[in-house]
Amino acid sequence: MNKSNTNKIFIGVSWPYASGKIHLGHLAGQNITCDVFARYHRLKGNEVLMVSGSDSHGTPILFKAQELGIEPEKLAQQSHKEIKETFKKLSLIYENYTSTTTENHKEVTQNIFLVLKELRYLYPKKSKQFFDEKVGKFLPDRYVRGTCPNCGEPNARGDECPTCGAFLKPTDLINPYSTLSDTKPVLKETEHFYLDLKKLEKPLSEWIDKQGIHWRKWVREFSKGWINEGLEPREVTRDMKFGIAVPVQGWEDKVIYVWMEAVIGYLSASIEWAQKSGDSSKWENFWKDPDCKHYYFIAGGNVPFHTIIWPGQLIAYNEKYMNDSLWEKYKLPGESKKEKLNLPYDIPANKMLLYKGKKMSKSDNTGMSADSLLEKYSPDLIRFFFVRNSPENHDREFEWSDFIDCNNNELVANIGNFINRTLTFVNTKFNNTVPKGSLENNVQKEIEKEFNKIGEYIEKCEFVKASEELLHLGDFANKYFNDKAPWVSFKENIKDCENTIFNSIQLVNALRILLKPFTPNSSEKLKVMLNIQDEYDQNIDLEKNGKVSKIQDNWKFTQIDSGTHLNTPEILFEKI
RNA sequence: CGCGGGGUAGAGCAGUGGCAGCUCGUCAGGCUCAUAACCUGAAGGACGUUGGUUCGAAUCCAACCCCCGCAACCA
Repeated sequence: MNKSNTNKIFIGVSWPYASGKIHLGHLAGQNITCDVFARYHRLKGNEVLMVSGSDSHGTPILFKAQELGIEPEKLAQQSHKEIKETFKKLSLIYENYTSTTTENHKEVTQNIFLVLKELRYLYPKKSKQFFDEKVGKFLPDRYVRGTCPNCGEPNARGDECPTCGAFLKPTDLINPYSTLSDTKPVLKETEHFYLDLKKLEKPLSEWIDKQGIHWRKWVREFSKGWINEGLEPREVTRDMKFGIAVPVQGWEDKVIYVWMEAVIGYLSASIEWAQKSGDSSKWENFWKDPDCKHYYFIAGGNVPFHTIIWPGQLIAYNEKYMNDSLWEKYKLPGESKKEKLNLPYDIPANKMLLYKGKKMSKSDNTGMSADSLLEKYSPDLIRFFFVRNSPENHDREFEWSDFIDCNNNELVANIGNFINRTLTFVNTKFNNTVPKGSLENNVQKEIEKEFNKIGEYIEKCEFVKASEELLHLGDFANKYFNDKAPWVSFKENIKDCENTIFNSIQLVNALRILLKPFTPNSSEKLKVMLNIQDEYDQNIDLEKNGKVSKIQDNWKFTQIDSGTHLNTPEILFEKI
């Protein structure tokens, strides 16, 4: 393939919190569609860098670890390992899946912190915050409760009243108490760094106006709404030791707040990937080439971090490249080009997956972990289901009947059945050898149409529609088979029958290729059944060797020759 | 309170001015190569409510009702 046709795609996937297992919300939110997107682009012959990792710092891990009586580092490490295993079982391939505990991440985070500080986007300010004397900790807003001054609700949270919806500060509460010890917290003075979002308001607003055109409507409107309400400076440090230390003298006892730190992981994981690959500057190909599009796969709740805070950090940091002394003083690992970092291109965020009308959370319903689903069902079914039912624009209820219907009516009855009836026919009537024939015009047209449509939908991050098109091709194929009635022509007009089966085989092969991003394991099985040799696939390469050795466009239809001897057909999708 | 999103067939959703659509389910008939599948057809809708603009509104405007998010670390 001609190099000039190759596009670069950077994919950042929301970092799962290392305090427990992956649950269905993660799958519905971002972890399946990102892989479909990445696999498609690799297949298409584009250079892909998809990174993510476990968000291994923060108060909830600390508290959960205390509860379990283990060190927070240990809990994070354990969770990280579990998460990685779950992702592997789901056939998710990342160019780099790491964690926020690496030295590299610390270095990059502190580098960004210091540059933003020098550029005066970060400044220190003193304030009084609630402190739980019994536990010996400053309290995050939501760990302080008390009576709402607005409506009198006795258990209002320090950030928001659940009854009247008023936004609160912990100090607004009447009779505040700490949820950690049920004691009355005291106000204590502390000093923190703040990110001056106010200064970033204008450039962010302009950026969203320009860039947000192709975002999902709700993502764009939500982000604009945030900005229109006015951005306030935000605290970026915390009074604790678990995390990345603030790299400033006298601040050794404080760490950088995870919301600022975790998003930096997208950059640090790319840098780590470059180092692992043996060319420590390679990340710049993705971060400094203005033609490289950056996609962030996240779930609803994280939108502001990815449309405001992370781009804000990048806009601010990019001033480094216009300042010679900062450029000399604060180089990122492997950094060689004095060029700006890319901002997000698209943020295809998903809404929430609800279970019994409620948001899924890590604390309840362990039965809804991804692992529990994987024990019973194939990764391909799980992948297909969460693409078909991706909550792209609305919250969505998880229903078991939908899950079963998706398998039995769509994968099995539509696509699986067509493949099975065709392969069985070849096996029983033609000694498992592809008969003579030529590709019919309408079949070819339909196949090409679907390659285009599905490709376009995936590129636009419209995964529900893309998967719907797969079913359309399945419908077409089943109808074709039925209309041609090869079981009749087998007795009356063998030439006709051969041609029909030849064309059906081509449809099976088209489906196999089109299914690759969605159900890669089934496509592999089909590849064996169809006895296809020497087909190059970046995805497989990456999965087996961790590296891509060759780039070529494989998102296209290829014909299977007459006379090809097939392997014994097997059921591809099992009914449940 | 405010901001944002949403309210379209039994379910899930598409549809931004021109006879109301898709996937699944339901019912009837057909077919039989196939995982009792597949094909054809049908039923099923005051497009949240009320008013307005227009030759014409699910679509534009106004008011209202209901559901879901919303300052963190929760996908």
